[in-house]
Amino acid sequence: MSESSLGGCMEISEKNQSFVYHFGEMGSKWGFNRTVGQMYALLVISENALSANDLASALSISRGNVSMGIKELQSWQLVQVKHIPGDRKEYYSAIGSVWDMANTVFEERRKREVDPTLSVLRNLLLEAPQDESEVYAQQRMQDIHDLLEMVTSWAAELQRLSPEQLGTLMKLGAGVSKILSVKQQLFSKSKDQD
Amino acid sequence: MSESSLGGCMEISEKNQSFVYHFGEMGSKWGFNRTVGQMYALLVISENALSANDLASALSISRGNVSMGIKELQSWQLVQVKHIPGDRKEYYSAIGSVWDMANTVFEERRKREVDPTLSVLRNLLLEAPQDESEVYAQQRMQDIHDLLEMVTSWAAELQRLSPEQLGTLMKLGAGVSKILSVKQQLFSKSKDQD
DNA sequence: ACGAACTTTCAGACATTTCTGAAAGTTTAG
DNA sequence: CTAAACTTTCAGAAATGTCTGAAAGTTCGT
Repeated sequence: MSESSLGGCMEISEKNQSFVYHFGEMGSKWGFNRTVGQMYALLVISENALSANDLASALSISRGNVSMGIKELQSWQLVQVKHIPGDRKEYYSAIGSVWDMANTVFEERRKREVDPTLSVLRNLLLEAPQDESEVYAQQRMQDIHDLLEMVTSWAAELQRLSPEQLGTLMKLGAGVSKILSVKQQLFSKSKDQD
Repeated sequence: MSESSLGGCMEISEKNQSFVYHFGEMGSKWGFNRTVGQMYALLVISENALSANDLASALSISRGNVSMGIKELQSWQLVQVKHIPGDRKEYYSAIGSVWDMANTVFEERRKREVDPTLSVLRNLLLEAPQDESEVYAQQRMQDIHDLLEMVTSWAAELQRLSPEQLGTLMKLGAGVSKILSVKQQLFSKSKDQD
């Protein structure tokens, strides 16, 4: 049994402390609450998996709170459970690389925020406008719908690229517009077919 | 004076109602609260600028609440004030196209969420790690830092493109990886210079 | 089947955010 | 300057969100 799994100690260095706190604040702007953000931050910077008690004592929060937080993080697919042979506790650690995390967070946010919005918009756009003001309103809704669809499919596309390709694309930076014009020249014959 | 500016009436059609409500809920996940989201949604789908009283009566919220909400939307640079000659009231309308809105929201969120995080990370990365566990922690922080910087500069790049170029890029979809490989062939001599 | 070691749940305490409405502030016309 | 027509502010009420800790649930070894 690791000594850190007994309640009340499990300290974090001052530096890691401020990282964890900052991500607590940020996390609360990203769909989960402060303590969930802190738990995740702590898991990310911890090389070894931590038990629920470790988390509770490191962050000075209740055991119950940790349990709810873990559940939330699991629903975001951000943590995994590990079992250590001969130890009955569950140990948690952050899933994957930073790229994987970013992917997961974007994916989840899309599912939770963009998809329902698209669905609402599609329903509203199916019905014919009843009067002048609804014509204008529907145009704006159509704009938003088109934008969201475009961004969604583009994001799906990016997720299909390998991390290396993504890196290349991103490092391209200012080069994007050059590439675009090259593309136009190469494929200009197919310009009206999307 | 428009008839809709007298308190208590200013109704929205059922369809627009559900758009406005949905965006209220969504808005609250995007950094502003429910009523601010509703106010913005209503402004977006309204062809004519609305007075504060119009907003209050359409959404059944207090006049004071509208005042605060408008202030918030202005800090996000999402609404503009219009004056109608011979009318002392202020009228508000949503700024720009849907693309502009999306740009603005991303930009603001970057300023409020990503930039402070980058700054915290940079400070933490300046100091040398004190022990084994801090070495690992700093590596993770470095990963996050690099990712955020890359995404930030890429986003800045995208903002510099014209809406048409953006459209081309997005419609490219599955073609991105092909273009990337073409690019590699064309410019492979400059591969380690970014 | 029992108890030890753990995890989950949830009612209610506590904390934070949002909203209202009355009062104070501002601007303009006369 | 004054009154009318508006806007802003802000104290406290209402609503919402979070956390704790005790109790209930689960799992495993014997």
